[in-house]
Amino acid sequence: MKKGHQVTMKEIAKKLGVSVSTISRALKDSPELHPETKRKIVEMAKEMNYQPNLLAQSLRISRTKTLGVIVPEITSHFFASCISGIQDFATKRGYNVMICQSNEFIDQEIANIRTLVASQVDALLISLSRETNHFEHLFDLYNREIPFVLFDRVQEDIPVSKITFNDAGGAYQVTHHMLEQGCRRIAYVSGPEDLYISKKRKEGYLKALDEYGITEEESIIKVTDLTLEGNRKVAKEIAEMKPRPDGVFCMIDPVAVDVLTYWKSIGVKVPEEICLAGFTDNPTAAVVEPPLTTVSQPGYEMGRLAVSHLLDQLEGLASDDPISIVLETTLVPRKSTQKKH
Amino acid sequence: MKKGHQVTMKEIAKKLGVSVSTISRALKDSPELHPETKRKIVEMAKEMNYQPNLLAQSLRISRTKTLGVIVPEITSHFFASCISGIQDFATKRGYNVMICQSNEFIDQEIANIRTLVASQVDALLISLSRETNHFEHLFDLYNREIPFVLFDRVQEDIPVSKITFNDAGGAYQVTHHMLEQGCRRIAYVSGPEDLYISKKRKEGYLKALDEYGITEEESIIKVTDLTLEGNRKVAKEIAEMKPRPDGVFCMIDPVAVDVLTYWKSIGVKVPEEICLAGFTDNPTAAVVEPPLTTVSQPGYEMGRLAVSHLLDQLEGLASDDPISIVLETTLVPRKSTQKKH
DNA sequence: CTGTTAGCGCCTTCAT
DNA sequence: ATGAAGGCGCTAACAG
Repeated sequence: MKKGHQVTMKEIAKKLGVSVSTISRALKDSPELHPETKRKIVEMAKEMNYQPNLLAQSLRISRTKTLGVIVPEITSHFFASCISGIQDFATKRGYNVMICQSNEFIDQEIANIRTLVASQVDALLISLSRETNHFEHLFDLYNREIPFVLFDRVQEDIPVSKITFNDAGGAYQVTHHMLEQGCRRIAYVSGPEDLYISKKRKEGYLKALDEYGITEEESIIKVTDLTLEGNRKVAKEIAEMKPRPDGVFCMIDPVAVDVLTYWKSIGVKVPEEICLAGFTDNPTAAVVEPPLTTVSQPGYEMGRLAVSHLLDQLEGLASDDPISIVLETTLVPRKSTQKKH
Repeated sequence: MKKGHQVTMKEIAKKLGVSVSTISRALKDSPELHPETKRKIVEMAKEMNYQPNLLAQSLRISRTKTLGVIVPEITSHFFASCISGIQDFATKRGYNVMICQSNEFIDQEIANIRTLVASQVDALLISLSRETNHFEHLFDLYNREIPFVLFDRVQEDIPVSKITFNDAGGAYQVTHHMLEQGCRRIAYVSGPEDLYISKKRKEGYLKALDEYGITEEESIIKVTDLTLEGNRKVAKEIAEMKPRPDGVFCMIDPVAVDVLTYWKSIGVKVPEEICLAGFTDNPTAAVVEPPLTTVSQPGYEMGRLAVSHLLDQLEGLASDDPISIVLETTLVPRKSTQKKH
């Protein structure tokens, strides 16, 4: 299939017997043009259905007004929300967006960066893959002075702006809430331990315990690989503990949902026998039975802030010095932690 | 913030004291080059971290190897899956993807098309907004010979390839299943009536009823505007009917979930008092209590097929004649329709 | 007020 | 085996 021909300025120029620059000027509404000529040109352009070729423009001015976005997974509701926020606000400021997913692989992340850079995006917004444990590709971007920001899944040592949630704070909120509900022995189900969020959420969890004079108990801090099997395995281990913890805080909602489902299948009652909480406030959290207590993270807002700050820097409205924006989370208490009535 | 300078062929040429054309040839591994020169150039390019400027290339060959995608909502799990499929397979064939969302507004859909076309995408994949009730913008694309396909939310009169699900078939499957479970008076909750899927799913619903010798009963075919309030209103109406239907088939899962939640709040028991089914197999459908019978639509697969066919046409591997690909859906029976044991 | 020229980065004749 | 020239579509500096 051949793509149909697009009308160019040259063609309008020929048809009207004027030079290409005149066309260019008319279409930019330059003041130094004879009004009549301008009128004719604009009219003809419309009639011929002229559309400027952004490619050519971009090549000339060495700016594409396009941003690259890399997320681990588009199908995650949270990242989809971020993208939505980025998209909406980029559009508002006249920027396009190219979106890539790393599928949680560092190799794809690197490949994505290559393509986006080759496509001459003006800047990047990146959320790191789960696998990303070395950062040459990011330092490389930095050294080549390609502006970028990190959001949600960040790496602290890279000197660029970062937009994150107060993960420790959120974990503190939810743990504190469970303690208030009467829990006294709360397990923590962590994701892979080198993940930023695993660490941060553990921090908040421990802080809340500490405030209640409860010391860390290593045997009830579990690690899952985030697969269904891994999550069920942890659920089983906790269910079989004697004595059993009276509450469980899972690092992310999907883990909590898997745990809940498994417990239901073996007859462990939530919240009567054990409280359960997650993190992120996925759509599923609200509809499981019992509804899951969790911590909401406004993804759309994160996207909005990330892109707004990036564009401010790009357009000189904000200083180039990297800043760190920390968004607060909100506790969403639901039935799964409701011990009192 | 200023973007760092990108190395160009010109610079390599200067450094090595050869012409730009030689660089170009070396980098394309042209055979008519002195091996030693070639080696030197490739080495230097690597050392200088040269990256070809896709923009310039595209301008030259009038092809960007970029596809535009327009979906109603990125945050919908189904569309996110489609995007994921499109993305993965476009990448495999060396194409980039620019994604836009219409947010279900026709104006944004039109604006998205404009931007993508201006950005010189080679082709488009479009899923129409809910609002889209006139189609000049699509006929315009067609007339300008810009290749595109429609997927999921399509318009039948436009002579381009379309990828859809067998919506009528899926609705038939689920209605038939409810009949087999013993339901004899099944209500249908439709979305806005001019939506393609509203119509198609009603078709399948009626066909299944017909096969059981049950005639259409207008009073139990309800229409919702798909908002929470609308869905609850319908749920209330059905709950208050005397006699009450013994089954309800909702056009999409979110409606069914809202209905279920409302019924729970007023003590209507599913499936004991009334069966309930949805359509799409959203993640939420599996985790509500009781788990929701639904029809699964493989979004990733739809994306894969859509982009593969489009690229086949684009690259002359498939005929330009529009075709219609219809994907079959799969019934996912769950507890919400389980009358027998 | 308008045309000519040059150049963004790349590639492809054509000439040597 | 290599260089020079021209052009993709557009804009901006310069020259009338």
